[in-house]
Amino acid sequence: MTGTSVLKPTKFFSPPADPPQSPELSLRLKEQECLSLLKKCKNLEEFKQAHAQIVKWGFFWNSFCASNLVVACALSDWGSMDYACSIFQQIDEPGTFDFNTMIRAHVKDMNFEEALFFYYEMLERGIEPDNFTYPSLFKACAWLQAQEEGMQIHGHAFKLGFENDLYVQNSLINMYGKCGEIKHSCAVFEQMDEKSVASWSAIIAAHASVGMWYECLMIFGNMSSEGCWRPEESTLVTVLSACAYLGALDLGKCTQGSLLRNISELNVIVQTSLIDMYVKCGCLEKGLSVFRKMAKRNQMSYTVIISGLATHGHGEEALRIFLEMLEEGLDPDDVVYVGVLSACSHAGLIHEGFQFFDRLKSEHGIKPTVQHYGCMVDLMGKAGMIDEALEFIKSMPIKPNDVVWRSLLSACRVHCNLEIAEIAAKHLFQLNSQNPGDYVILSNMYARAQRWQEVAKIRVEMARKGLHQVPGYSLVEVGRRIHKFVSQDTSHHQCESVYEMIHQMEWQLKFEGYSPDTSHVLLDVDEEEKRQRLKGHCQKLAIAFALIHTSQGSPVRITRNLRMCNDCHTYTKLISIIYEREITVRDRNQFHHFKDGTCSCRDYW
DNA sequence: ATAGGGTTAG
Repeated sequence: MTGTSVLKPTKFFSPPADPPQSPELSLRLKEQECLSLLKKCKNLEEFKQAHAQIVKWGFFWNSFCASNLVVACALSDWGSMDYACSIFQQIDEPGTFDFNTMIRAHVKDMNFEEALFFYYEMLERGIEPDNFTYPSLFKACAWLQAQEEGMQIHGHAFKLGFENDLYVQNSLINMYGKCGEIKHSCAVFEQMDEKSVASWSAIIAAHASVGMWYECLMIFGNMSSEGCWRPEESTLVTVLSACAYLGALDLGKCTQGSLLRNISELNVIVQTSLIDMYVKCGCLEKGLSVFRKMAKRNQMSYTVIISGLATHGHGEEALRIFLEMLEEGLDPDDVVYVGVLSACSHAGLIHEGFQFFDRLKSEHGIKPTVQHYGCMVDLMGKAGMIDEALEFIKSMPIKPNDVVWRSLLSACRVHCNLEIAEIAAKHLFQLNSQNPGDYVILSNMYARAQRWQEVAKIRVEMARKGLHQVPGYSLVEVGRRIHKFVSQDTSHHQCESVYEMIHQMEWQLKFEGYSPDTSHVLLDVDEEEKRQRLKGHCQKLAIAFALIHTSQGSPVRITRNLRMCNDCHTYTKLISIIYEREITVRDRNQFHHFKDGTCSCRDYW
């Protein structure tokens, strides 16, 4: 046992000033001494001294010691890449390990091109990469979004037989995910014999980064059932954002439970994503209560709650919280201001909107982005100030994008201004944004004006460009499952009972004086056909399904991809009285809380 | 003998 004590320095141990030349110390021990000297370094100065000492000992020419000099200098917190490079260049015959170190260090330094350069240098010199070489390279390709290069290097790794290395596979999943090639990520993932937590995290994050939220939740479910580890914080955060996008409240709540069980203290990121999940799932109160309990908040926490309040139509409260943020001494950034302006826009606070638009420039030195201009156009557009909005766009110092023109176009739709709608649409089509919705709005406006020729022209144009109208759908969560309904749905396995329920609801609604508002059914068909069409709107089907499958009095929450039509709005208000239910509908832009026959949007939308 | 993967929020 005493023989090893030299390896483990005690507090009495200090390296001798001169190398112990005594023959009883083996080469190994001298190397170990160099290593322990390097490990003690806490800054570049100490390292330089150690370097000099090792050179003095004549050990620089030992490849193990030279390699470790590079490792210490390149990979430590205090390291200097330049200095490490200069040492590397002095190495007589750098080997695989040395190149791996340089590659890894450059990736750590976010110098991805350089990392790849070292790889090619390595190949040129005929030095064989090993399985340790590749994960860093794929990380570099991931950051650079260099998909083709990544695929090529993937080919190399494959040829060398590292295809089945767990670390190589995990970094490949990530690389393809970051490049948006989700199919390749899946292919790697599915071929794996053995998966680690990192593999699952990588595949979930990959789906999240391309917005495949539903798949995120599916994979997370598989992970829980296949694996026996505790879910990690970062994975749960990704899952929470998937829940937020899908409006999957029950699963979101389960995720919160999992967090509370497994993680002792929730940090700002977790809390912020919790708030976002609650707010986007329609539970503003719960989001607020998490927000109120936070010990520490940052710009992002404020942004989620402010834009959350905005989409729920609580503009004044959003502005109050923004003032709290200023009082707390947090510097508002451009994204918070997007929330603030959208709060003004949703609540119809025209005057305040202009004030804050001014303040963000003058008081906080923020250069308004196209998003801020978009909010202002929205603000004016919603209030019916269509001409002013157009003038505002014309006066913009930056080029208006499709979002700006699109908000003008939808304002024109609401306020029936075909003349300016044509201008907005012209710009949208010029921008070539490929959004079928733009064509649909304009064509619907022509239809309202009975200008069927123009309607047909637009439809032809859409077909020519290969654009298809996005089908509207509504999601509703029942029993922790998300059910999807499209308009006139016949695919849901319980659609028969749903249509029966619709029929029953219709009867009750008639007693309340409901008559279908067919004015927005923009098909050239007869009244009866129009009424039938309205009946089958996806939101109504989803509500019917929820009424069947949830208990009396429990709230109904619906998430939809498009905005709702006037008829669905009126219909849902009445249903909230008749069936005594609170119904929350999240559309593209905002929330509608239906309760006792009124809607939180006060019909301002 | 030294080393590698996933990392989350507006």
